[in-house]
Amino acid sequence: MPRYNPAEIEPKWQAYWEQNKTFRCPEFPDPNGKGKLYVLDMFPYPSGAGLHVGHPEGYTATDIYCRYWRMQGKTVLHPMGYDAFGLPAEEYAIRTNTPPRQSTEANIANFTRQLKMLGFSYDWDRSFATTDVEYFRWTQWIFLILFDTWYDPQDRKGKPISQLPIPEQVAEKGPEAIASYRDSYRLAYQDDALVNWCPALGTVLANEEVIDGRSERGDHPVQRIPLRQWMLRITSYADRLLGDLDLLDWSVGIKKLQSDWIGKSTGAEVDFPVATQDGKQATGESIRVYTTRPDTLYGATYLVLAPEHPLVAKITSTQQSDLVHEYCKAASFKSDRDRTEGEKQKTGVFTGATAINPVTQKPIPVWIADYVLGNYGTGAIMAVPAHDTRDYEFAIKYQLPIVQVVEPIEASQQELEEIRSGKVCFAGEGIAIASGELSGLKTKDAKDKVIQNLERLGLGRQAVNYKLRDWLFSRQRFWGEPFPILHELGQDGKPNGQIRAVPIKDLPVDLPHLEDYKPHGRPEPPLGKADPSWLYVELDGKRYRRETNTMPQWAGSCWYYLRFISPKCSEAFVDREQEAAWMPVDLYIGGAEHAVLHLLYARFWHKVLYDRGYVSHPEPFQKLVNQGMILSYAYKDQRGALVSVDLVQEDEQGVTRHLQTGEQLNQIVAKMSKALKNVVDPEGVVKEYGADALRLYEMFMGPLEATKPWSMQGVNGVRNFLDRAWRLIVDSRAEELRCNESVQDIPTSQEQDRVVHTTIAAVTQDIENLSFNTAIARMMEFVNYFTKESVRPKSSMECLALLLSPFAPHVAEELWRVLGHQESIAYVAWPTSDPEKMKIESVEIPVQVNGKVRAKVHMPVGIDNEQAHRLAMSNQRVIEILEGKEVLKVVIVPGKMINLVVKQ
RNA sequence: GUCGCUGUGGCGAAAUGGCAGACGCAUUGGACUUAAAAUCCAAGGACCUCUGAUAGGGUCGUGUGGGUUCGACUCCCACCAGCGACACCA
Repeated sequence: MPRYNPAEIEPKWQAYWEQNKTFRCPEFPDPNGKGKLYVLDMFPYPSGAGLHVGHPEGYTATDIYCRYWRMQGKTVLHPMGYDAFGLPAEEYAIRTNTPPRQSTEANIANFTRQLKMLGFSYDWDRSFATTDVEYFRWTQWIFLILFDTWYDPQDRKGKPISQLPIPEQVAEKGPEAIASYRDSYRLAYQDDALVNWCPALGTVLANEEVIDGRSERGDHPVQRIPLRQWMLRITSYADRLLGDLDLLDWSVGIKKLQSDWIGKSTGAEVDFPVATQDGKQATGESIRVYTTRPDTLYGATYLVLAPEHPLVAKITSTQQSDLVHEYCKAASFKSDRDRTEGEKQKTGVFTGATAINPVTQKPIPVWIADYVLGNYGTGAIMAVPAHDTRDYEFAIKYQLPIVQVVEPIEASQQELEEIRSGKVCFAGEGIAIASGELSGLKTKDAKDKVIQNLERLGLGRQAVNYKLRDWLFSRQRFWGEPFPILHELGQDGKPNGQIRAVPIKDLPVDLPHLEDYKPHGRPEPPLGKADPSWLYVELDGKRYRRETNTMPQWAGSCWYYLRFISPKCSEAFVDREQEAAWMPVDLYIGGAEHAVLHLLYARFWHKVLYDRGYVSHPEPFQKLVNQGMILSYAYKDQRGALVSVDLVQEDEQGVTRHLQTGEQLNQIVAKMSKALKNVVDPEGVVKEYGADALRLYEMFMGPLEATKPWSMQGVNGVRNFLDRAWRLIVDSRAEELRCNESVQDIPTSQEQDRVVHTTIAAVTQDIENLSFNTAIARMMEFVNYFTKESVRPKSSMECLALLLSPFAPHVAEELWRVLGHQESIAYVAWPTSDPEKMKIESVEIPVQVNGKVRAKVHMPVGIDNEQAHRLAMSNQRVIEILEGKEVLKVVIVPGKMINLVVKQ
């Protein structure tokens, strides 16, 4: 085998690693090693399409990092598994009437085969899927922990429900009252949430599947109906999820995405008493609003309630009642998204009621409008049209009064006049005016003062709000984890409202076999059709019906990183000591599409487990890196029709043409998609160029975090480099595998030493910084240099094999063997660089005149500034340029450059 | 609309205050060969200029305009374009 033939050596080494369990990770980090390293990839959803080239990008990056640190002596935990519950498998099941488990298992087998083809150093013995019964048994167990936990705001901590103090009034009413009191505090609770129900399709739709109140598919009307749902009280943890971002080594961009999603705002709640229609007499009701600008209270000229606000029905006058009723009904058909999306004209209706502004004592009208959301703040706002653009738009449309109460600090005369006359809305901060005792105060001081005043009068208080909502955790689907919850049945055989957890010893609750997965026209989960032997349970003499909702796809991915630590543990979800030894995850790499939801949900579960003493760190993922998206070129012909990439050819001028017609094509860069006919299949790349070339190209394309386009010619380029590296060491003319005759066991020359050691230093640095593209460039320089050397010291060639091994492990193993070693290269010590050997004797220093390079002067390294200056000044070219000019200043950067500043 | 990221040769990119374009692709020239492929060696930002020809020299050049600095791809301000996320959260 004289020539480099990846098709032969790659499967050979993959089999070797598998047979020798080369990458088996011990239960505990080696106490004599250099510490532990837990490196995690975001595990994939095993779709029927197999891997795409985006997967190996992050996987190769983590693999290089792991292989490097193993050679540095760390014990590395590097697992892989599958996130396999979810919709595509279920839809496939509905279409083909086969159990989803069947297609899921086939897809997992295919993914595993493809991943192994790429030579990743996973400990495959730790692999599992979220759909494994032994895995979701513990997902259910964690759900029961959430169910058993309430959040104590005093201690800012989740505690067992048994520790929840029961008020006396509740205790007096008996055990059922206590039970429902507890239920209302659990982190996992049931609520009537509004869902998008489409009667024509017979299913509940996600928000993004609803457009203008109609279903995306089929254009059928969609209704917002309340449906009993499981919710997780993530909002209790909002403040800690926000604050603990400080502990993490994540990019500022991702932290900001998370903190914006949590959306903390501070302001005040203010109570507006409702007046009767003559505007004088208070009715006893009051409307509580939330505002971040309490300093503008004097400018509040009307109130707006969300259509679903509970007071709407109570305060609406008889004249307005028809209009209001109609408006509320229309709003109920819109999703939150529809109500808040786009540049839509605001709409609203007057309720006929008025309220009293508590500081001005003036009556102001109460409106309802769907731009006010029922589930944020108090569901009601005070409108200050002079200082809020939304209120301003609304006020202009319905001719409501605009009263200016803040004056900008810096503004032109014209701007001031426009604000004063109500032609323009000013939403910034400034100085309060026409606001009683607040007048003259800066916005911030005015806020503090008005809150103080309101608190004293009992009319308002400081308040904090979050955009983050509680997590709607149930789905009316088959292919998800069943909830381990039982609903007690009354005498009539119907649920009586009491619920209980399935006893831990009875876990897991497996999915039943269903004959039919199709929707049935009622908003009830498919599990309701399960055989009664599954659906009904008798326990302690009572009859129960199982919960038939299932958990969303996020559930399994919320804690998989813990299970990898002790995947076979049957006593607990994770072995306690092993957890303490391996956590937290030191490096987590995955796509930015999970920046918010997955990472927030997983952090939330982790914090609950932490509060309950099951894990040892407050945060799961210490360092997070998002790989960039890989795009691909796509081609359109003159009419704009898409042309499949395999029908495209480039002519000598670099113009892309249709392979058959010769028509000139336009090139665009876009996401890979079947529609654009520009998908690159990694398995095909492996067959043509080898896994090492694929790995190398994925890293050489550009920085890990950048978005970058795929180019097959680029793959060819790195393959060429591997060929060159091969020929550098191997005698490619020989029949059998043996060293190139220029490789000799001789000492390195001084210059060779310098190349070797600078390369070691650069590659080491670059790997630690995840700067793989430049590390590969350094190795290319190394190969270019030694290709020109007629005698190549064996030690230098061994060094190349070692440096290359994290990137292109198959070829590195083979070269290591050719160089006479019997053991695998995977645990050979990483080479160290000697700064002494990197030293050079003289450097060429650029001499600048007024910032422009005019000459280059050779100087010994370590020369002092005075001598350097003298050398520069004695250079012939410098003398010419300085002829008749006065040197004003000399800037010397030792070893870098000299700049002479002269008078022009 | 708001926020974020990115703008550097024909292309992917490197350099993050100190010689812009490392490394690779594509291109061109040469060596080897009867020839081709493969391989090896070399050239290469644009424009101008000197010369018989080389060597040499100059001006411009990192999206645009300004600023800071002896010196800016790099730092600051404003703007433009592309991509992505969020989008009436009071």
